[in-house]
Amino acid sequence: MQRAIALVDCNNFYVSCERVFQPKLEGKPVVVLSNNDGCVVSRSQEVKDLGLKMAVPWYQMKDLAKRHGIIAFSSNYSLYADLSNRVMSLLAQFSPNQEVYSIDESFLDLTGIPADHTQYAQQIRETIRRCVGIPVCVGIAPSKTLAKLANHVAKKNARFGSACDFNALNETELNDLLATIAVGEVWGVGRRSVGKLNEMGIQSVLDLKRFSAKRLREKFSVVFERIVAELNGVACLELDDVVSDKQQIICSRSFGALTSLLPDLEQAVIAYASRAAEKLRQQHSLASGIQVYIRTNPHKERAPQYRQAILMPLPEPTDDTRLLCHAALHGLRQIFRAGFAYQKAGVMLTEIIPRSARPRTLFDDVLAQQKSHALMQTLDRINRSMGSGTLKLLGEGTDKTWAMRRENMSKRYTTEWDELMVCPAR
DNA sequence: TCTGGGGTCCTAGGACCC
DNA sequence: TCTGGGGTCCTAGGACCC
Repeated sequence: MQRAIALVDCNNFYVSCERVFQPKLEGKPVVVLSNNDGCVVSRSQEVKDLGLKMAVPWYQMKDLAKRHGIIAFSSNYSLYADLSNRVMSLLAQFSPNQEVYSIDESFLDLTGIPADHTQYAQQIRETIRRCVGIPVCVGIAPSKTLAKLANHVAKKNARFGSACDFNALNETELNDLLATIAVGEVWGVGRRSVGKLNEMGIQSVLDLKRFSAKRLREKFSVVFERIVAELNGVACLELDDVVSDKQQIICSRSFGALTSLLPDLEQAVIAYASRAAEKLRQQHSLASGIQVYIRTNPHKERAPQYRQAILMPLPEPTDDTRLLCHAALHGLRQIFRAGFAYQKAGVMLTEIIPRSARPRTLFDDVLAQQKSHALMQTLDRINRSMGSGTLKLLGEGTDKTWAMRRENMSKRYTTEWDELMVCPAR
């Protein structure tokens, strides 16, 4: 039986989320900015049409934005995550086998579903639109890499009506289509590789599909051998329908303003380590290492630059915020150098194992472990029910002069009681 | 003034072992 | 003058993704 993998991708996801609650933004040029209102990370079609590229620093765009009346939002991750969950659980009803690939994308296995897949895709689109208000495109093909491309075609070619099934095309039709797509659009072919591929005479997706997989493997790596197989309809990438535990957990942020003060960095590192520990406990894991890093602003070329990281091993695997923060602070003080204007700090938890796999030794202080576990559970419970950050280490500080800027954030319409949408009285 | 954050996978090369 | 070979493990760094 022909395999049918669908990729459902939300259009301009963050912008679409904002529009759900402010329909008057429909048809207007809208962008959503990254943390600190730094870069453009989501663009409405109107903005794409103006030629504004992804990931451009916002301050460089202010003139253009003024001229065209572009409306900018700070990122509102609470809202986006909540709408994403709604989209994903609706999609789950369309297939027994779903892989949630990212906040706005999901693979669905449609193999064996006895429906016309093109019509089925339209049904998916209408359901998401009606129930959540988010527009999506669907691509269907025998492999994930091809499904990604089918989705690309669905987005770009109006004649497919936002849903494209490669399985419904014959070989000539498909190849003709692939010949019109630049090789850089292929999933896994990044900017670096495009240059090398072009030198080898590979311009279009069809060129890559027909190229010798063996030679590509020699020139690049096994990754490219797989990509070529996938382009030829041989599925090498399985659908990952179980959400696996993270092998590393990162929490890092740029500061709202540069700082050269150790106490500021200490507060930030405690805040980030606390957040990382919370994520660690959410997946019921323990970490044996915590890496801390700090850096100056690399874009300020004339300013003195410094960046340093240090990995702090922990005496035993833990998920205790206090122990992780303690190790992180210790590391920070080792790498800190006075006299630099720091822009960013981060922590990374590594050597992560499931809590159930904690190695036992003769010298375990079981009572202390139990007390720590109970304390962390209580901490998490309070923060879950009373709002995150209700209970935290004092070391995080209360003034947070370094905290990030978010000057234009919409309300958390679906996750906070006091930010619910209120309909104006008629 | 102002340039994001969080992940995974793969490879090369060094250290070490027998 | 002549100085092995094969294997594993670990880490750093590159490339890529959204």
